[in-house]
Amino acid sequence: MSQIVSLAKEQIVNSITSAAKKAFGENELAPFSVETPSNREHGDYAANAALIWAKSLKKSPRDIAGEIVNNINFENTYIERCEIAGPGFINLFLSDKYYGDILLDIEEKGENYGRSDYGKGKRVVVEFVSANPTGPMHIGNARGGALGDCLSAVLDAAGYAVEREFYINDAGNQIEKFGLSLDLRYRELYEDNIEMPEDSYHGEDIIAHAKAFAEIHGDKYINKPESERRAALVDFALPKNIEGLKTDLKKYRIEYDTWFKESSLHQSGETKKIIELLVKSGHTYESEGALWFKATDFDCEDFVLVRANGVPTYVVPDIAYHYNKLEVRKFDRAIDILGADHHGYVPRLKAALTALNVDASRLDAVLMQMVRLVKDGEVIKASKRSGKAITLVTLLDEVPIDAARFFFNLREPNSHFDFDLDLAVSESSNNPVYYVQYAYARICSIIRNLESQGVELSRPTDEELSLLKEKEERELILYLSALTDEIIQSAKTYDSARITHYAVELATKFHKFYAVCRVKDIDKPLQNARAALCKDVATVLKNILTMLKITAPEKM
RNA sequence: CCGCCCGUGGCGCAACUGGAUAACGCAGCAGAUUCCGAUUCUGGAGAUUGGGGGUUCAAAUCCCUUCGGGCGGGCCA
Repeated sequence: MSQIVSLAKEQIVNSITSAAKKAFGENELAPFSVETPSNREHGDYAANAALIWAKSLKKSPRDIAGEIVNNINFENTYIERCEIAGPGFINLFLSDKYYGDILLDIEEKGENYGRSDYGKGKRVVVEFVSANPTGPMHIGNARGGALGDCLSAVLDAAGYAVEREFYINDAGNQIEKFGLSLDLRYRELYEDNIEMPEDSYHGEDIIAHAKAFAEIHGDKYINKPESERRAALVDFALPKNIEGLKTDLKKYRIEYDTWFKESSLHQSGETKKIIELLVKSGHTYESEGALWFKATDFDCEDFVLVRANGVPTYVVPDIAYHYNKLEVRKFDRAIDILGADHHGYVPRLKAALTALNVDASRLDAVLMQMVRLVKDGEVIKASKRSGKAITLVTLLDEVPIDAARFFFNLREPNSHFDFDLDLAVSESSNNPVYYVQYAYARICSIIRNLESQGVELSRPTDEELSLLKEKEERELILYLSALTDEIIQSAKTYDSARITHYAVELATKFHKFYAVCRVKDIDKPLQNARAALCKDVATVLKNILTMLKITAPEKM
């Protein structure tokens, strides 16, 4: 929380608590909350202490509130006065100095305003996108990318040591399938009557890889053993695909600290070790030749670890991977951004980790629902040109990256989302990104205008700041003060949509302020204070846009 | 059959995680302004928060139940 805000709330809590002690003695009283009421008539902050204590003190809330107010002392605090309202709330009104100090605080902290040490430097790894390297990324990956990247930024701002990670599934069944598909496409170039099985990859990219491979090696692999040929094709195509994922994501402004390969878990023997550890834990059994994990010990359905043919199922490397994150690399917490279709698998992972003596609550999964693309009011399922599902790259051809990143962070992950393509490209105030960027550009322009008029803007004094008394001004300042807490809430709930909502709301409050309060051609002291307010709004808007990795244009 | 998630004005959505009269934006109605940046503002209308029970000072929020939608429950990933 911003120091000023937390200081004021602390003062409120202390005043009320000591008043209560005076009135009711040294009883142990339950903690209460200080919140900003939805209706501004109810003061700057409201405390629900009297309501909470009604039961233990055996008095009516309003009587308790009355006695608290009689014994309360506001000396040397930001609190100016208080009143009792409704069922027993204590509404508190803060001094001019409080509002002024908030603005000075923002000016002082600048690009660091909004940051806090809430996370205490705990190490968090956020894994997101993790698309199969066997083909291009789809729309779901676009949402996961924007959500994961922004959530990482939010956690960072809330004081966590964050690392972004991409898990590359470069082993297992889908790689087999990838090899098979490449192989058939390659042979197709030299042989007749090649049929692609139903469950192989049919994409254009596979054909392109096969052709590129043939241009280098010609037909010299045709007569080699199938396994050797497939391996050569995979070794050729997979690094290219991974490189492609990197460049596409970079275009989307996402850069990872770590690209973690599944194959490294097999090479290091960690996958094997996990099976041994699970067997040792006593939570496994054999049935029909397969090795099962007895997840019913952990309130979850049993599942197979190693098939009867000796090949581990996909869960094993996944368990090993999460074990690696939490126990080998010792992250305090691991966060996975997953499609909602994976929800059934999270409890299994947690059950296995518990069996391995890892505190499973250190793993959190953020599940995100499907995205639909909407154009002209209709859902579009495939690209008109190719007829295939729309990829991340084609989406970014259609809409600005700013819009894509903002839009995907507009709804909480766990809700279905229709992405309105028309709105995303539109340059009107209906488009939230545009609206927010416009507010920022407008402030920059106001400041430029003032400067070109020869107005000298200085650090405002307390007297100047106390002139900001209009309802719109007060509301705007109070909203600015809420940023730090908003970021912390967002980090707590893994919901980055709070941040975009905050940005839109701030832009709205700024426009409302600006409609009522002139900044140009007014008295010097008031002008200086209002200009400072404008600048602080710009600072906050910019800090948010930077977190979202969205441009903050000074002119539009 | 079992499990998870979601149901909020016509539409899109919010509600500080249990707080005061359920906020905001489109669309629609009435008006003002057309002046620092493309406008913006004011007023009114529209909601039994899917339905029904319960918990308590207080429920959109928690519990039970029911209806509707999405997704899972493979020796697929």
